[in-house]
Amino acid sequence: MISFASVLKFACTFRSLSWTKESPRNKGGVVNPGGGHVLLIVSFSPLEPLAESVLEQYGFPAAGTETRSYVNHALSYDQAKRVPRWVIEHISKHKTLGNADRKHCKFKPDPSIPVLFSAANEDYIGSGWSRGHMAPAGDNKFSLQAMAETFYLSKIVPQNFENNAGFWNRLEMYCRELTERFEDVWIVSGPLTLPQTGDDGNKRVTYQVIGKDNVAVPTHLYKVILARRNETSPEPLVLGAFVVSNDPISFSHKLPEFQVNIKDLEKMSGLVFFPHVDRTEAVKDLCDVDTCRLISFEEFTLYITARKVQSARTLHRLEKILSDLQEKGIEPDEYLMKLYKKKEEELVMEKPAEARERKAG
DNA sequence: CGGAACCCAAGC
DNA sequence: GCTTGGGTTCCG
Repeated sequence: MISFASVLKFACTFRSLSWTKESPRNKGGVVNPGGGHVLLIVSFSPLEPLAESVLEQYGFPAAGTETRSYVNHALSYDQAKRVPRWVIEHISKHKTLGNADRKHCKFKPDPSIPVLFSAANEDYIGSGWSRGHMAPAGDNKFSLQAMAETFYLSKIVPQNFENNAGFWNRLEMYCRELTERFEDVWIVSGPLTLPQTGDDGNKRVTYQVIGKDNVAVPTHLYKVILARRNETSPEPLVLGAFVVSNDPISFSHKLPEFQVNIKDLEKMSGLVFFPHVDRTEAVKDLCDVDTCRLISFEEFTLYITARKVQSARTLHRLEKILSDLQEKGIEPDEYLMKLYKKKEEELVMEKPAEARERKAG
């Protein structure tokens, strides 16, 4: 349908009134220093109908969902919920190796997010929810800046403490483990607020909000994993999608319990994942090609105990770490005992130096 | 690895 | 005085 007026003219007459040089109302405003009358004649070509141009004259609402890029991540932000909609990262073996240490990082508002739409640390502290990375710090040991950027609150969601330190943490470990078998791994993570059926049989979306900024607490978290064996391999890409409730999840639960069809997740989230992947071609299921096995309670406990041993500062603390482990009914393996003996020697050696340091300070 | 809470010196 | 940043210590 062609518009009824492909060429339209109108004229307006202004008296000088307040339209002075000192107070132009906007950059398109009429400046009429001489006073008197102003004649405006505006023509529109058929390709630029008046309706469209006028409609957009003062701009369309800005949702702030545009993609934001960082050293090793990109994200789309939800300005109303104060959490990301999605965060994408690419990891490879070398990125997970390095010396970047999270002790040098701090959670802080993303400087690129307008304050009006940003979460603050105070929203989380004392809220009963932890600050959960949608881009793991541990995936970015190759670059302190990349790691520091994962602590921006634009990539953080309110997450159950036990879920964050437990099941979700082990899922992130599994993703890193994938880089041992796949040269390139892309991961999209984000929050969901899913509808739940109430006692009356009706479905509703309800979620808690925390802090003065009303940061939305997700009911669930999702993770989509795309893995490529190597750049030249003829082997099809490998894809897996998972949805995990934002609650404590015990070791008895296995990862495949949380796998979902990618299309179902897309319907839930309103997002299309990896749109450049041709799904008419063979794309394999991650859990068919790989293990989809998270580390066990014993493996997990030995791992975090090893980390604790390496960060011990006193012999007393070192001994307690080991006794706590045995209290859980787990015997240290050879690797852990090797770390233990090494740390023990270090602390015995450093003890005099440490005393001198304290005296000097 | 994933977190929180605490202390203390530096700086305004 | 107060806040801020860095470091330490604690837990799962």
